[in-house]
Amino acid sequence: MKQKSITIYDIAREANVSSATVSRVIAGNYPVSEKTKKKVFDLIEKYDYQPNAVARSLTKKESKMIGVILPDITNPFFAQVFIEAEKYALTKGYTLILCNSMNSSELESRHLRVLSERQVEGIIFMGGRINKTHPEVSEINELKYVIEKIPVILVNGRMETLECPSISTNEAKGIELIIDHLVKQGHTKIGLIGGMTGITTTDIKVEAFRQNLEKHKLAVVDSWQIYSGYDVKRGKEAMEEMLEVNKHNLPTAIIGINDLVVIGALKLCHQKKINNFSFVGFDDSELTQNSIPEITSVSHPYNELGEKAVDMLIKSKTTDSKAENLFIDPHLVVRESTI
Amino acid sequence: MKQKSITIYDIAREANVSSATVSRVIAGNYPVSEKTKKKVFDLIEKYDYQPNAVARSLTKKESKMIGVILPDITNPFFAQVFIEAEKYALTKGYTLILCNSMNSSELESRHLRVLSERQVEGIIFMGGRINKTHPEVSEINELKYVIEKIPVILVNGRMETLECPSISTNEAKGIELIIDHLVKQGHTKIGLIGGMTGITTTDIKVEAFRQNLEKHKLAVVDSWQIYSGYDVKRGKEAMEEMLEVNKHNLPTAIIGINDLVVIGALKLCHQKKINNFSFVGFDDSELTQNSIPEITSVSHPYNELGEKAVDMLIKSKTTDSKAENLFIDPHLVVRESTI
DNA sequence: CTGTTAGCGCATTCAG
DNA sequence: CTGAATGCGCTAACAG
Repeated sequence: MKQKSITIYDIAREANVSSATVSRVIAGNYPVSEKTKKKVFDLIEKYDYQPNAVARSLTKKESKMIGVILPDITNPFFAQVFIEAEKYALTKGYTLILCNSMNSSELESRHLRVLSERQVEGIIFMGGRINKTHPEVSEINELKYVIEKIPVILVNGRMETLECPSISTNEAKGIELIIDHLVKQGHTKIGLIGGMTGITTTDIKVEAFRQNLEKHKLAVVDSWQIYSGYDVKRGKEAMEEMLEVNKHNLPTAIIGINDLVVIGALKLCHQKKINNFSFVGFDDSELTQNSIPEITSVSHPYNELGEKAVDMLIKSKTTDSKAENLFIDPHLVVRESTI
Repeated sequence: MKQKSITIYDIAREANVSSATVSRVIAGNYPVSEKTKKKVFDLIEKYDYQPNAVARSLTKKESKMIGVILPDITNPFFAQVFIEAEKYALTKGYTLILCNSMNSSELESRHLRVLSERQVEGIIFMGGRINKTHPEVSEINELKYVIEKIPVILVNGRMETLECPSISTNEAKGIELIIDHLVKQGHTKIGLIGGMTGITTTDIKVEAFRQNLEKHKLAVVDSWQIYSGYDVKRGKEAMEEMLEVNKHNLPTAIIGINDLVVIGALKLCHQKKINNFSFVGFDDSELTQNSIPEITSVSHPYNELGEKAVDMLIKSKTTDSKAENLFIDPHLVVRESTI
């Protein structure tokens, strides 16, 4: 904004038409004679006129912006979803504002407020409070309140008592794919490491883990399921505990709550010169291809997650249907770690 | 925007004051009597009034938004810089729009245009055309044109004949740190793999590589410097070539143009059961800590990169100084791969 | 200290 | 097909 930018009036004056006419030829939604249309377009080109999106937002009461709140864009899962969302949004003329909440509830609140003030037409929410099995009442209420003014869609998360559309990876299905695969490979003793109870994604996976073992009539050994966390260090610790506690009766295959946890387990095994476990991760991040061995992992439907999230937000402007909760099946990518 | 939101007028009416007064108490930049101030604040709270940022942008002619164009937010380098930029921007009341260009010049152009129409107050540009040693003339001109209207700052990139502020990691210094370290470890035969000639970051590193070898009076063996690319696969290929071409005279330490390339080289060595090389990466991404062995790497000054980028943009609104080109020294993080 | 007025740049009635 | 007029929500003079 170093120069005073040229406006619709400037080009209207020079074309000897009214600003309304110029507006019409730009929008192209009302009949305008070919002659004036050409005159206007020529001027637009001559001055490289660019419409002021802010002014347009104000009059039309639609900002064409969508806010995305997520814990940390450094995490490849979120980054992937974001990219897919952006790709689709672009085709619809929408622009995305990215807000990293760094797992801080306060920051989430702040971003919620800022996005609301900026008149975004919708908010894509990932991680944080929507992955707590028991979120604070205030966290729920705040979202409830926001939803009354702005459409929100939760990705891979859910909140009880909150009527809000969501789109999620069917994580239980992911666990099923893993266990079916492992059983097919001949495994009968399967463990699960990582995650934290009280976090929806973990709770869902643990539950599915047990159910699917039973489906195959396999032993459900409590000490083969170890909570710890979500990063490499936690994975290492969980693996350490696994080896320690089950010294005399170890599983042969181990599922990590995510890829990072598997990386950690792998590191520990490397240190201890152990390499007789089969490992499976979750998220199918780049890590799986960069590690040695490459890791079998469950891949999220990134494209659908991002695209539908945007789509549902846009649609919710017109349609005023009930909150829909979509689930999309992931798929398994088999690699060296289970061969 | 499901409800008609309440405006400054609504609260003005109920407080029996003018809209101007309400505006004043909100902005807090003009004296207002305590009594009316309280009355207004109470009403604001009562209705949870939120100022409309779009309207404010229009009148004040400042959007308080900054655009960020980068190739791919999935890349941890860009993600880190973004997070730091956002963190700082938040404290200054700025919001960031993220645009992934996916290494497409067309997308870059499109984003440039969209950001301009949205009246962003500045653009942070990373990767893509600004890392080409010889960018297309049209690519230069387009940026030149944008700069006339909107402040742009390049991060870790540069464009000849383009007077544009920039902030960069001193990559030559990074290479120096690496070589000093390797020499101290007793290495005298050092190689460099990955990257592509014609990309500034690579060219800078290669040049520094040679200079620093000479500084230590070490042999500069052409076949020890192998171009290939920037990902794991390219790293693997480069390492393969290294082993093949230099069968009878291999270096003992190998520098990767980035971490990914080292990962690739490491994988190849693992396959061939070779483990007598020292490796050093560049970027200090998470990968370095997740691999086996953990990789010594050069860490970018992420915090400064992000923060100063935003700062320079904000400042350029007032100050109209010459384009400044800042360089910040990185530091070396020593890990298992060079011990 | 406070109210009135006039835009910011654009889109949309409402009349021709 | 086109122009004049109005308003989106807010801020910034300009008067009191």
